[in-house]
Amino acid sequence: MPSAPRPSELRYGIRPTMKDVAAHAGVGLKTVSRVVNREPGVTPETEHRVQASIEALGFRRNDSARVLRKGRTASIGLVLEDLADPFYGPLNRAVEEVARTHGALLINGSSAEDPERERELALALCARRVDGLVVIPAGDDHRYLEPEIRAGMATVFVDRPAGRIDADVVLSDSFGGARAGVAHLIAHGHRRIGFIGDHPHIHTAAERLRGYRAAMAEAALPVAEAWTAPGSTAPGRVAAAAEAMLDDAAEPVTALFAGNNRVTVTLVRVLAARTRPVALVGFDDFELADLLRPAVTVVAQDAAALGRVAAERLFDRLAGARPAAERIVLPTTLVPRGSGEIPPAG
Amino acid sequence: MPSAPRPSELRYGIRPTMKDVAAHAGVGLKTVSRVVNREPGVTPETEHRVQASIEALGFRRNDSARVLRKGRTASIGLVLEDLADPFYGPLNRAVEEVARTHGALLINGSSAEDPERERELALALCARRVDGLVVIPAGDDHRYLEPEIRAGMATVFVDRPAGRIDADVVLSDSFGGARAGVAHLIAHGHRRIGFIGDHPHIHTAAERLRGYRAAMAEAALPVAEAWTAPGSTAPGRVAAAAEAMLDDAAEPVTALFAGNNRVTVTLVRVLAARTRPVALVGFDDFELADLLRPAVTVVAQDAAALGRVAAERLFDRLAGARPAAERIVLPTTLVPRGSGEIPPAG
DNA sequence: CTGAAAGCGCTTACAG
DNA sequence: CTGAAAGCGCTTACAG
Repeated sequence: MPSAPRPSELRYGIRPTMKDVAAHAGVGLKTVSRVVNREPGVTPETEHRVQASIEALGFRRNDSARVLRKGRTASIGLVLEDLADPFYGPLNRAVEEVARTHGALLINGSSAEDPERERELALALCARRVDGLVVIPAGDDHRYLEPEIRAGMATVFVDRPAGRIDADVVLSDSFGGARAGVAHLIAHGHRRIGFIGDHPHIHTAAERLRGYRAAMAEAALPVAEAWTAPGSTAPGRVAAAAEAMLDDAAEPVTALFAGNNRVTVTLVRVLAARTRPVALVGFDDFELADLLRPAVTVVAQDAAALGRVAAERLFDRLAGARPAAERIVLPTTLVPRGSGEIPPAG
Repeated sequence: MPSAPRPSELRYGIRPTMKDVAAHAGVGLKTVSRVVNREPGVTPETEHRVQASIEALGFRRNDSARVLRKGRTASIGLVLEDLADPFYGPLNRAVEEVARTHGALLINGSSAEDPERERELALALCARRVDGLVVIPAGDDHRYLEPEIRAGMATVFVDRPAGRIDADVVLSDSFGGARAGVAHLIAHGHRRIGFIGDHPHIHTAAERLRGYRAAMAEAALPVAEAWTAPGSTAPGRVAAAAEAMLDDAAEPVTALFAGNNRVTVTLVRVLAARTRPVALVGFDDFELADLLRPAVTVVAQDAAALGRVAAERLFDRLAGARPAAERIVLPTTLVPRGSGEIPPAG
């Protein structure tokens, strides 16, 4: 720990610069720069003198200026949907860790699912000249980023594909995961299975619905119109959809597949209030799923891997790699815990 | 949406500058600056010509350079313990929202509970010249920030107090919350209550233990040595401590108070494996606490308010306010859900 | 209404 | 081994 600077030399609210240090030490600006950056070619004596001045004045290099000259900001931007959403926590952290190993800081922000806000944020990050951008898309038209990408902004999309532009994207296997989850229910004897998911204009939601249909088709099971309910994940909408499927007089479903974790949680609440047991498999894992009764069977995605792979791809590009834009799909894992193994009632 | 720039004028990987725009439009640099910043004193005709050049070249102002000249970076730093911890999600988001209303970006990172890493991150943010710093402390000695604060870096600590320096801090009422939670158990007839919390060198953990002792003392209840188990929150340690208290031959506890949400979750698992019902109150709310059986009674903190108040304090200082460093304590809320209202067995 | 010059705090490219 | 000059891309302060 350096000795505390003599108060007489410190001025409140004023930052000493390299120029100040140079004057204080009686050396040239460049010599201070050499010492600060541990460049060779400074006698130990000079170095010591400069170091003393640095401490006396409380100097800390202004990386913001450094970065302007160097051309790289050693920071990357991450646009996510909601900083407070537990699903994105591990993804966020994984991106941060990769950035850290590359000496870069992370600037991030929430789009709040608003395409316009996503655009503003992403462009603000471009204006700051972050070295690269990781985007979890809220909108479905990313042509606004084309000039930036052409100007050299490395960009990788995660969780959902980019819209109307050609760019790297890292996704979970929504189709395969949903298909496996629904096949699991079929394997446990269900023939009437309901699907409740997010708005179908969201890519992942559409893929999961497609996975549901594929599993049903592969088992030669018909799908009644009333069994699929894509739409808002608002609890009221989800609960009403579930009740309708479960209480249908002619063809009540005996099992439900939830398109994401918010839907799953709502369905757990709905089912807890009912007497007849209903099987449930949800897309996305969530904390404490194993502590519920029954414990909830899920199709788990690896959110941390999503972030890690995306960030690594970004830094590969920053290091000069110029592969064609690619779609990287990560596998999901079915985690049987109880709710998905309940046999059909009756 | 602006028309796409003519490809011939765009150069891959090269950013046009104001100088380029000025040359293209046949005007001076300052005129471009005026148009970009919407400053008055430009004829509509000139403005139009400049705007056309901006679009033709795909110019976007380099805010990184702007910021160097302006002196403020319009960004704030947030050092938290773990970007992936659900508890910090709402805090993170709240800080972001406040920053957003002030036109600032958020740079954040995890200390991973490592004081050295906290220090590196905080100082890296200072070197970037963020306008201010919000820190969730990992260490207990923050004197390393003294020169920065003296140089004008606005700094606010959250969730835990700063160590050995005088600075603003925003805290939840750990003492009062724990006292209320334990008093709640006492009110439901318990006389032998166990406390399992985090390491006592963590300020919040110590305060919660103090709250436990205060509630017991106020009810004139003795506290056996074996009933308090501060230490690691590792599930093994916590489970062992709980088993020991519950199985004590002479004075088994009939209720447990958990010092934070990680402890609570472990205790839920321990209690689920037992037959005799045991009352439980946990510090910190967590998702799905109401869906467990019994639903878990908690002392809830308002993590979003913690972040909001801290960030607002920071921006007040950035706006010129110079109040003395203050400790702001936010109230907690007891949320009875079932587990805390179980009467003593026998 | 418009623009040339200086400067923000560094690094780069050179010269001694 | 050391340092003066130019420049990164803007804004500020000023002059016309």
